[in-house]
Amino acid sequence: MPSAVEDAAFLTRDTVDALPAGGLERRLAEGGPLRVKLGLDPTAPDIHLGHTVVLRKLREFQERGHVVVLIVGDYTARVGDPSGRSGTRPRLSGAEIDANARTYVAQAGKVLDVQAIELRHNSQWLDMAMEGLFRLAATTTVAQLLEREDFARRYAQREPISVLELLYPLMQAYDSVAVRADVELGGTDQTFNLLLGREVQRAYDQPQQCVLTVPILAGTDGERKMSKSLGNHIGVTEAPEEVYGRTLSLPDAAMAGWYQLLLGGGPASDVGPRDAKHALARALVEALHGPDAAREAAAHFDRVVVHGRAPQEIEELIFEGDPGTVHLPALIADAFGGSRGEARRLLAQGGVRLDGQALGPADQDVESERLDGAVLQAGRRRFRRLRRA
RNA sequence: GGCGGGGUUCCGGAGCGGUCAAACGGACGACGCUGUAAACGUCGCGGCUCAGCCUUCGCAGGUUCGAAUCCUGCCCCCGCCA
Repeated sequence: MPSAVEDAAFLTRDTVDALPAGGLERRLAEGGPLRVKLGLDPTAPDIHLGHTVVLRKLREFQERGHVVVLIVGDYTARVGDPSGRSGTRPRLSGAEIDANARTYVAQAGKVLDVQAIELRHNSQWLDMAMEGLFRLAATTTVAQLLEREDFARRYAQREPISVLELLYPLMQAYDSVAVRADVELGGTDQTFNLLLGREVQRAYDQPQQCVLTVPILAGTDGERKMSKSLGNHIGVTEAPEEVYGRTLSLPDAAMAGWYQLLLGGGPASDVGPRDAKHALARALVEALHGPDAAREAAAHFDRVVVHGRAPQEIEELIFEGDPGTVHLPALIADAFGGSRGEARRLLAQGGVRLDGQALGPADQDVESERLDGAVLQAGRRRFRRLRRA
């Protein structure tokens, strides 16, 4: 049985802050499982790699016998956390939130043992009577809330801040009260909200939670934080080839961070950047989809991207079987989506191939004989095998 | 309640009577290059029966040969003062 000191050292590894200093160690020394809280707002249908950083940390607690309390923010999602945002975010409809919430738990299972977690929805307690809100709102002053960096900045810039947004940190804090959290985890952008949880717990005469923050994972652009709205994310349910390829597109400089945060350690030091990145891509696919998928994704990448050949498996497209010619822009639009205009542009730019042979803007109509069984390719990555109806 | 600023193509954001399907940036797509789906470069990026035509600039009317640009009404958003 490891000591509380050792345990605390392990659990705070790779964290940015563990507050208050020594707090976690003291809690661990008391013995008994801790209630470790993480809130996830189902604002998008998918969890991405950025989320998995904190989920991994949560799993470490879980493996050491602590209770993971996963809070699906079905109620807070209706507000939208303004953390780090420059503007008010759009509110979602109840149906969207419910749909997202369902997939979240399944996706969290890629990292956590979801059988063992305590799953809660914060609508259970946040859908409260006005009187309850009064009590909560009375715990905190406007000045305290305006301490938060993004609020302070927006206020100074005379940008709008809705009262609803101001309420968000309070609701998250109240989650901690509702589940009697001993520890709350989050990214560094959550520091304010997490600490406010301590204040609010005190106001409700509860022991104050410890706060652990983990680094923010960079997106595939290597610059900004991974986020769905920035389009630089990799979802945990994305296809293996997609995960593999998009990982390879990560700038070399950001590789070390991904290794550290997603795999818990870097590659052997004698491995070159190319091999290191391939190893990273493979490890990530393996973690999400298993070893077979990882091997296939690597092979697919080598085949399609490196050697520019058609993939092993190609989706079929059935086209009209009339004899004569087929209007190519229409066929392309049909096969890959988009408008005919787009298809024409693709054609004009030399982006369309038939069985590997580039077509040009002159190829508007093609005999259906020639199309049957051929592989139609748009750009480097989209393929369809054509079949006559 | 008063004063002021706004609503433009996926996002941000120019335009302010014709030369506007509408600058620029981002996102996205193609091509080139490359260890890479990166970076960089070039091109493209409303729709169509595509040398032309059609539908767009909050909504509805109006002025004009001609309106994203001017006028009227309406809707919505934001800040300040009270």
